[in-house]
Amino acid sequence: MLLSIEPDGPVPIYQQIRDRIVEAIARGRQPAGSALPPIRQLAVDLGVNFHTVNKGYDLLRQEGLLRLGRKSGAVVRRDAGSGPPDPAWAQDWTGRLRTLLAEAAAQGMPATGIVRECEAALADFAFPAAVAEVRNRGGGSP
Amino acid sequence: MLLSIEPDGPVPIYQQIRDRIVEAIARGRQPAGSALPPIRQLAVDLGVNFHTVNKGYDLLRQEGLLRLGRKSGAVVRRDAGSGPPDPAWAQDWTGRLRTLLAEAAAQGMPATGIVRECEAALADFAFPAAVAEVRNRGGGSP
DNA sequence: TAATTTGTTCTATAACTGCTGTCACATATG
DNA sequence: CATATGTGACAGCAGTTATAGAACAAATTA
Repeated sequence: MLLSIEPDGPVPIYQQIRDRIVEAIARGRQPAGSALPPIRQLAVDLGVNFHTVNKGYDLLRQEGLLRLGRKSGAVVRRDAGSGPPDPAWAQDWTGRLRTLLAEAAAQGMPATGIVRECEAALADFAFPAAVAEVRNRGGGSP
Repeated sequence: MLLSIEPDGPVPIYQQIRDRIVEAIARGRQPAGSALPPIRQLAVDLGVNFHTVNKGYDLLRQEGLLRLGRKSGAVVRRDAGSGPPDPAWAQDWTGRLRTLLAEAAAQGMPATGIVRECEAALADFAFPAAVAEVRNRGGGSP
């Protein structure tokens, strides 16, 4: 199964679809150029209306992560190796990050624990620098 | 002014109130035991209905960050020095953190940039370890 | 005790969101 | 042409957001 969602959770289904795909892209399981299931098919797999899937895909298209075509379906447009993000987006993201980290600090999580969680999350992602590092270990060109 | 909000933004007003207070707690500007403005007064200051403020306060109460009393008003219940967070809460928070970091990775932000943003945010918070470090520099008892 | 302040609860309304459903249309592929 | 796919319009139903008014409960203070 490509995607699993919680239909009765507090977070909207289309948002869950969007989040799971974002995570798949970050982890390298859906690199730029790879195809996603068609809207109607994914809707059947998840047991939801195809408009709900369409809304999640459309979100990703607005964020520049997906390219949607009539017959070509949904294709990943960007990933960790596609250049720096948009400055306006980065500013918005920083604000959300600060709120999230503030929540952890206010709840008593120590700074070391917060940093540890961040590094644990980053370890699951496929950054081009990490790929290059692996190449350097194996090949050995400066 | 204690709080500033964006009435016409995409994020609900009660959520903004909750977020700003969480950040104030994390930064040490509202330590445990400090009082927040009464619901009605803050509502007048912000130009919103007092039910909206009440909803934001109630959210914080459910999260264990606020204690609400009849005449005592709203008092901060926890801060960065009030012990470790609830395990169930920590698990939920980790999930949200991973989604947020995945978004940055998928948008092309390098791992170094993500770590830098995290550390910049943490630098604004008042962790008890940082306070202890300052005490050690000045006092010097082991 | 009496008055005041403050949070709490109830009802109600209008606008918007989330999700579903149906139908039709547009376009790229074979 | 036939098919698969994304796009759009419209409707309906449930829930959320925000406003508003009224009353109640408890803790402090005069």
